[in-house]
Amino acid sequence: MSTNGHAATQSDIARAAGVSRSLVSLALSGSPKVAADTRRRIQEVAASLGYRVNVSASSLARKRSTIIGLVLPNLRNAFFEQIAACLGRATARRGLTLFVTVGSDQPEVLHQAIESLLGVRVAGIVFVSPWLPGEDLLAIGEEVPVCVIGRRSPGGRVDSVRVDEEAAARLVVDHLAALSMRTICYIGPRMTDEASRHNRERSLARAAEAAGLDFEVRDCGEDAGPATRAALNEHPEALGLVIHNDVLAIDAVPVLRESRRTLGDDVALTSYDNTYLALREEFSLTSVDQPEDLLGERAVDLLCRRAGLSPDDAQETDSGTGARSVVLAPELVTRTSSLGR
Amino acid sequence: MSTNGHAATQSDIARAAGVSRSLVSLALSGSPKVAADTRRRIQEVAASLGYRVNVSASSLARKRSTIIGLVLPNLRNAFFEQIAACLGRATARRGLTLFVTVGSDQPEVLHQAIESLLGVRVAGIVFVSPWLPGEDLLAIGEEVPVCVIGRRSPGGRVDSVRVDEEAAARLVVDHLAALSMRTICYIGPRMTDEASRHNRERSLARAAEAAGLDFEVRDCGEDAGPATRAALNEHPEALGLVIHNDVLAIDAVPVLRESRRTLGDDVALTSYDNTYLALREEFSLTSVDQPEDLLGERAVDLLCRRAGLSPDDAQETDSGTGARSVVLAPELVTRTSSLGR
DNA sequence: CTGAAAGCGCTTACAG
DNA sequence: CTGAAAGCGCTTACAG
Repeated sequence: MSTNGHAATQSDIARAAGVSRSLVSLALSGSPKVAADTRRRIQEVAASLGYRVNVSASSLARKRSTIIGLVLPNLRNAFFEQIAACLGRATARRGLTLFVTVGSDQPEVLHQAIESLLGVRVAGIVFVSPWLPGEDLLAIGEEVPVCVIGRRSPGGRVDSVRVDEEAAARLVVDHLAALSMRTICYIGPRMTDEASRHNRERSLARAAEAAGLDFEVRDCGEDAGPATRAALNEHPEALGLVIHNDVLAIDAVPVLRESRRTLGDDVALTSYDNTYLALREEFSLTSVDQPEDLLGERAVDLLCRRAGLSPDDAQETDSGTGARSVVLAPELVTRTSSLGR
Repeated sequence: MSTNGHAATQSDIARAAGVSRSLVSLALSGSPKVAADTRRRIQEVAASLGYRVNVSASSLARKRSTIIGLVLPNLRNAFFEQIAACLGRATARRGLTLFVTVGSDQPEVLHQAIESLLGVRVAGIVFVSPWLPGEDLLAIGEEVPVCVIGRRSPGGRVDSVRVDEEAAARLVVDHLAALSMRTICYIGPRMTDEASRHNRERSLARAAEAAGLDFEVRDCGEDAGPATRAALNEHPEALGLVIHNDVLAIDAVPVLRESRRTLGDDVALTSYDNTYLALREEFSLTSVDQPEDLLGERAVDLLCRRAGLSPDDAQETDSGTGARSVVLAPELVTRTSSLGR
């Protein structure tokens, strides 16, 4: 493709097409001020030269980036993959590019990743279930549009999109109550994901109380097996297990199996996220579904408005506005783990 | 932080410090041509202004990017997370930034992601186990330094870093042979990951032959359970199961359990990748470990040489050179799944 | 409809 | 050790 030394530039195109550089720029960016056939000729030359716009130069000149940063806490949860995919689609649809940096439990690594994002002057950052302290989010929100998914807004300029945790808890608890469970036992991760964990725990506690069920909590580490075993031992019957997410819940399945208790009768298992793990024949988990598509769509929406990247009819930028929150309704998908076979 | 409207620039610093813009640039980039206290003063002013270099502008001016793109096939395998983390460290160590784009099974999405990377003029791209046709990789390799991990180089300028698949197969087969298994059954994914699958299959076949064992192959979809069940039914004893990776192998564990055959005696299970799943108490899989740290380190190494980003003593760029390959030794970590309890 | 010119933020020879 | 100047690739008023 490249005729000479390196990647073709607009100057190369201009020279080859015998027009000015500015005309090339206008034609390529689809400005209506360029004659149709002029544009076509320029586009052909560009294509023949293997031209590809230099995004850095472009955003430098137009003082507006088209890159959105996504910060995931880790890759150990299929939910994150789905969210990433949905965000990828939502951004692509708007001509934006999504770059993901994989967070870490180590604060230094995370901050380094965020620095990188700020360094390239991204148009905005979306954080999925960040364990960052609220103040950190607030501070970042002062520098660049920020939206958190799956967590409450800490205020400031930080927008939030999440599922209604209270509603989810009611769905779960009511389902288990309808199955005649007497006790709800929530098993959540000890260290990671503090914020979401506490939130979930509180909501479940409230829902259990409202439904007149006993409620207890157990911690687990990377493996939810031991905690599950302990819960089963202590509650000989009618136990409704609620595990923080699918990834952890699959540890409980073999334990349940070996306990030889009657699934759907004296014990039922539910979890959150409804990822591909929940679908697997061997697991078949009842799980709270989060509408990733919508979550992603709304997150990008909020970001764009704040960044002034909205559809052109947008009268003004929202950049000055305070935090906005979008709360979506969850859905419970019931499967073998709570219904027996 | 920001005094006026927006993010501080070097001009702001120059003005505030009463020096020229070029001096600011030199001081900030740590040039030795700047007096120590001048530099310090400038750095202080920069810090007080909350200055952060504009990476786009910087790489535009120096005609050299510090961003490395990583293309993962998906996020459904913990191995990918580990590789991403290792690459993140390897790049950070060199002052480079890693941006990952999550591939997809849909070619359009993948190509779009690659376009984005090329659009920001990344210094190089590393692909992990890409399912892309060799020609596509070759073509991308003509535009930018490329390194593939976990796959043979297609030639051209595409470098490769991978584990010795033949050696891995021998480790697995010899281990199973030592346990007196008579048949090796390899279960691999049907659609995805073609290249790596065929490679693995062939290597195992050869190793089995060398060891004088029977060898057979079974396909599976997203769930390796059914294929495992079929294999168990057809081979009443001394069956050595080799599953393509940990993610799939965990499906086999419950099947094995329900088959009630004697683990480590008449059936043994091994897999690849040795991720956190293999460690889980409930699974405890014997698995082939890939040295992610080394893989990542070497990949970044190759990329930097090709991009002319090597340590300053580097005499020349390797950009013109043909494909290089680094082949690393795998290791087999034995656990319950092949040893019984 | 088209071109000349200035500028985005930063870097890098080149003179002092 | 420091500054003036040109340029990276692109965009955008501003004149024609």
